[in-house]
Amino acid sequence: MQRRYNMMIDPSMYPILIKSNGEYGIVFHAHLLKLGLEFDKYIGNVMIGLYGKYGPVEDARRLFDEMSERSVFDWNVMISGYWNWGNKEEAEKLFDLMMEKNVVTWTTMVTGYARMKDLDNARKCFDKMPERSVVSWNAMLAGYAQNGLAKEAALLFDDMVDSGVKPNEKTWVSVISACSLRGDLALAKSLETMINDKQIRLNVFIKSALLDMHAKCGNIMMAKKIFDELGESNNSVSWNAMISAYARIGDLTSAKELFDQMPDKNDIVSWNSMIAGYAQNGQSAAAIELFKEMAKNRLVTPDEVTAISVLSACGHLGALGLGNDVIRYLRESQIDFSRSIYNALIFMYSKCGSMKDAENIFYEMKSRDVISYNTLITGFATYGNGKKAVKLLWKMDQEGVSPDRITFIGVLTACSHAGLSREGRKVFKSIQNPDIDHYACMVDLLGRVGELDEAKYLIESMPMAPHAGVYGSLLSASRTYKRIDLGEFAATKLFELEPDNSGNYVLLSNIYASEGRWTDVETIRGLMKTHRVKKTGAWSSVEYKGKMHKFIVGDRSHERSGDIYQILKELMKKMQDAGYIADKGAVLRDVEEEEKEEMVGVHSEKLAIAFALLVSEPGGVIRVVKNLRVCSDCHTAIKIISRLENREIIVRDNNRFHTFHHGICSCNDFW
DNA sequence: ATAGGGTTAG
Repeated sequence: MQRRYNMMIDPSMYPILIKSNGEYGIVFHAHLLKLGLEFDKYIGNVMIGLYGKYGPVEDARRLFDEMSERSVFDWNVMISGYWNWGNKEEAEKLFDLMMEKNVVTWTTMVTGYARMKDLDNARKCFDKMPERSVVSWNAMLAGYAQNGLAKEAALLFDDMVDSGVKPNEKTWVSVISACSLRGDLALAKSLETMINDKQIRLNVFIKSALLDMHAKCGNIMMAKKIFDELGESNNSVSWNAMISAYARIGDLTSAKELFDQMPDKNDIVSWNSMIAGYAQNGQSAAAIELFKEMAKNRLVTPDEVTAISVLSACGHLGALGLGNDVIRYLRESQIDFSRSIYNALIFMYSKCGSMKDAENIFYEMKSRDVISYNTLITGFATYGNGKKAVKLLWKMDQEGVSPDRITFIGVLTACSHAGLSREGRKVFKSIQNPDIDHYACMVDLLGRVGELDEAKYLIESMPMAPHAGVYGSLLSASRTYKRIDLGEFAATKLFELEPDNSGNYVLLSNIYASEGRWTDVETIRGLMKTHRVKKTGAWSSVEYKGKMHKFIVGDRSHERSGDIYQILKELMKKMQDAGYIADKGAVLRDVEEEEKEEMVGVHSEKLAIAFALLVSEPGGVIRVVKNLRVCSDCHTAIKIISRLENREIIVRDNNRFHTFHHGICSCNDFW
């Protein structure tokens, strides 16, 4: 490569050549030194720019310091170089030292602060500027737009128009993207009218921004129209915008179709859009599959966004093994673990019931934000560790992190699951403006500790209309404490608020059943029939060899089904010898008449556990995820299994973790 | 001939 620079080139061409061959800058630099051209005022500037862009920025600084005289161009390119590497201190130092600043200097500072998400200083700088060019306005506008400050961007745009500066194409791109952030259809329409009236020339940047705006404002047809019109002109950004448009509305089939049609798959954003699309639409397994394909292809390197989506998917699945594989791969890919990634790790470990790991990550972090706290607190809440959740709330205060509404929901839920009534009440009292969800948590807490009348009183004193969650907690508590009166009260409200939620009918029916009121059980069953309420399909899943194995009640579709039922049969025999009597009532109540025989003892939880016993390492922890509540019969059964097999079994249901060990369960729910 | 501003993913 060096040879190609040995030909005679007019020195005036050097800056252009250096720029177009950035990666060969150092070779070039050596060559220029040999020619003694280093101190040419243009070339020197370009070389500083080159090192400022590709690094090491210290080399840029050395050149800058060695210059006999420095023009404003040199100062500007040096400051810009520091901002490229996020070195705010040095950029500010040089800026303060500079004698003759120009509009470019000021604009560089505005952009620099904005890139570091320091919009306050960016704006301060912008306001202090002695003069502003259209580029300065664009820099400030882009800063707001890129940091999600739609309102500020809109206000600034008004100021810009008022001060008589004519917006150019780049201005419009930022204004459109700010509008997309708000997802306001009316605003989008007026903006489009404005652009049409002014007869703005629409380049691919503006068209992509418009595409995204329409998609985010709910007009996917319009977005697709722009995409189709762009045709061959579509670049990876417009492809990605269209893919995420489909992903956003949950149309993953169309998203994947587009993704597969993309000419190049070397843009990490495309992969991230698809992976996040799956992850956010409850298709965690598909998200992980695509991530694996990405890792295999090696066309792109994962980044922070990839990591967050995939770790979140592993968490939702309860796939600890996969999660650890992902972490290993991320480390191999040498991406640095940002705070967001650490937060995602806390989430993943918490959701997998590995609270020790979640805690370790939490304390490993250099600094924690409210998300870190909320994630760990919510983990402890699901796990039923009320004391640790409350301790974290205190720690937040010491660390100067302010709790938000999610924090309090977490701490209250933790107190509720742990039966910490006194602490819970104290926390509830300390909330400045408790919202509806905080009331729901408090009703849940009172219900769990058996203070059902107080719970009802709290509902009646709420300053807002209670939602389904509030009555749902009361209904659950009514089942636990066999309070038919309150159960009926709560269920009546729930049948109005969410007539399609089968869980409410089942709960009320179970309350009647627990008291032997079979006629009422039949009435509820009839109610479900006339209202055409479909029971939510319950499933349990367990991870094995990087895949989730999912079971439904009476499932015989698994390839190891024969073995699973054999294990189950032996297990049931051992359990009966140990004194276990299947709660046929509980089982039969949940299934249709003709399926009764088939179903007894083969709820999804039991199938998942039997499979795990079949394939897992002896003595290892068994982790099961269930999409609904663990049924009372299975709860009893799993306790016995944990004792007989001497295995720790962790079940995450839609409410909380149950850790079964030596025949006892961590949850203190009364069945 | 050299310095500052644009669209997509969490």
